[in-house]
Amino acid sequence: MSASSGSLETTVNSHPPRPSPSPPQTSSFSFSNSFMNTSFSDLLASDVYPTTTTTRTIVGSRGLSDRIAERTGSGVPKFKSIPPPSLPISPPAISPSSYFAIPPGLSPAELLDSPVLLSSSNILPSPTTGTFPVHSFNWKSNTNNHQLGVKQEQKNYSDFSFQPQTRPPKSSTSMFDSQTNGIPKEQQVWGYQEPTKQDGISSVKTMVKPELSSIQSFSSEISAIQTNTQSNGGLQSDYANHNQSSQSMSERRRSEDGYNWRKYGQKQVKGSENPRSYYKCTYANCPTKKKVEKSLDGQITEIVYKGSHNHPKPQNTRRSSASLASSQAIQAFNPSTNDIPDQSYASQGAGQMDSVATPENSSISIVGDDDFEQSSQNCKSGGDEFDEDEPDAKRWKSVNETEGISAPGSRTVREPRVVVQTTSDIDILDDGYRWRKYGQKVVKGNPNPRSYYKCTSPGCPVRKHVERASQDLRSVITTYEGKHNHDVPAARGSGSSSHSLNRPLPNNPNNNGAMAIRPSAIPHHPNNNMTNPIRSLRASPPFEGQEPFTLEMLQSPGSFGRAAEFGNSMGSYMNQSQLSDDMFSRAKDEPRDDMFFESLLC
DNA sequence: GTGATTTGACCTCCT
DNA sequence: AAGGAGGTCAAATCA
Repeated sequence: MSASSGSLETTVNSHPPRPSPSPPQTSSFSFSNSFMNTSFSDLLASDVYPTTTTTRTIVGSRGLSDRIAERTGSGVPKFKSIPPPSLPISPPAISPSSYFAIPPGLSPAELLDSPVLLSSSNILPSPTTGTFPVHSFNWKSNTNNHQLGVKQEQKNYSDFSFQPQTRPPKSSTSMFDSQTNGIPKEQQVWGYQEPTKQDGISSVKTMVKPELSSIQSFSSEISAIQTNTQSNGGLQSDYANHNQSSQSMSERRRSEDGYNWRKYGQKQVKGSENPRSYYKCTYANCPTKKKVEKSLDGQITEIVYKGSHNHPKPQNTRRSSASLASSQAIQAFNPSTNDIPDQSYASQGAGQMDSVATPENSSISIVGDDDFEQSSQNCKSGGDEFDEDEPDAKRWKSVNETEGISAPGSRTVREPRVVVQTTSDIDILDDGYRWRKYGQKVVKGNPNPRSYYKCTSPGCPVRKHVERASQDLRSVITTYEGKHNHDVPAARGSGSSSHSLNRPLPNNPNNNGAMAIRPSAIPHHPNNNMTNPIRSLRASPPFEGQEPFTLEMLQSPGSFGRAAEFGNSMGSYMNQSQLSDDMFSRAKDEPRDDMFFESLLC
């Protein structure tokens, strides 16, 4: 599709298009009743964006943000599906109460940073509401993981789980002990911001297509790389070096995500100087594919996964030195097992079936055009805002992702544009921009509510909506519309100084660090807050400047929801007053949206 | 000789 | 209905 400003991009757990990635920043954050409701922009340190590429950015001498910024001028909207890899979900046998127990020395913020996985698909929080059973929390990985997973593409993110039991409480820094690169722990932490994914990888799709405003998806590879680079000073060149010099052919064949891929095509995509390569999983009958865009200098700028692996990750965990370098970060995520982080961090033990997501799991949620229209009409007052979305929505097709992928030689079946990511995908929530929720509704064909958000930047037409796949609760579909006509907003009230401590190389343009998320309260309709068990919260001051809040956590609806719930449970940590202030102040700005929102509630 | 990558052509979808 | 764009195929090429 042409990149026209009106096109929508749909990514699952993908980040919204944004010029620059946001590094993890702040410890403060707020929870909104719906995971999407909360804007993380606040969390993000303003300075971060400008100077550093988002974690999503994978590697590259230039940060994505830079590239994105270059392209910002033209944002072409288009759909981009980022399917998350399948991730295994390991249900924690931990009592709910245990989830909330905060280990000594571990701040709530840290906990939040850590990746959260749903133990079971059934427990997935609503993408829109962020609500979910408390017991679903599996505190296993630490915050860093999240960062890695920005886009695990797919499902990998869901893998993140916290398991307090298996993992002794550690301070954020201690968490990275397993990974020692001689890098300051703090830096390491940041490096890990990017979640990874899938197996190992966090695939983050970080990228965003500048022109499109795209979506950012993190590939595990990217995240791993990023992590590595960040930890090492955030030099993207590191990655390139690894890639180019260290890996043998076979080694290269296996990407950091732990799966084996075969390249089956490459082409120049319009609007981007970067060639796009197409890869298929070499495993027999595995429908998983991925698209990788690399800059001219060989840096990965974007990775998009499609489909879910229907098989365990190759057991050979041995990696080339180059791979190891990039994967170290990942390993750090799962110190207890020493396994390469897989899609599912929950899974432990060698040869685990990573979270291989079965096709079913990766099913795509489909939104029927008609449905969308119908629903829009049903609640009419909402009016125009939905109308605008409608055209795009029509483009959505409901397709089983697995089915959607045509078998070799078969072209009859097209791949669905919308890819479902499992909860492992954490990049859903935070894209660094500030979003204001202006509506929510249930569309036909999917019992899960779809929340609608609008960029709060004046004059910015970008909107997004998020919903959990009806068939796969672990999957969340985030669709972006439009392109940001501005840079990523600086985090409000965030002490840049505090960020500087946590963020690696904040001023380094090359820094691709994972975005730190600083959740900010998004203005919600008062009613919404009232009805939703999970309230928007803004991180209390004490948290600011503390451990970075990983984006991944927040990004994935599930993660966010969990985080939100977590935060909720930890009421003492939350400063609701701030939140409410923020909310109302913003609400004032756009009454129309509020009205719309109300109409949606009808 | 095997397997992966390259690359032009083809197919399908969207505008 | 036509053109454009993205995605895939498959022969050629490379390692």
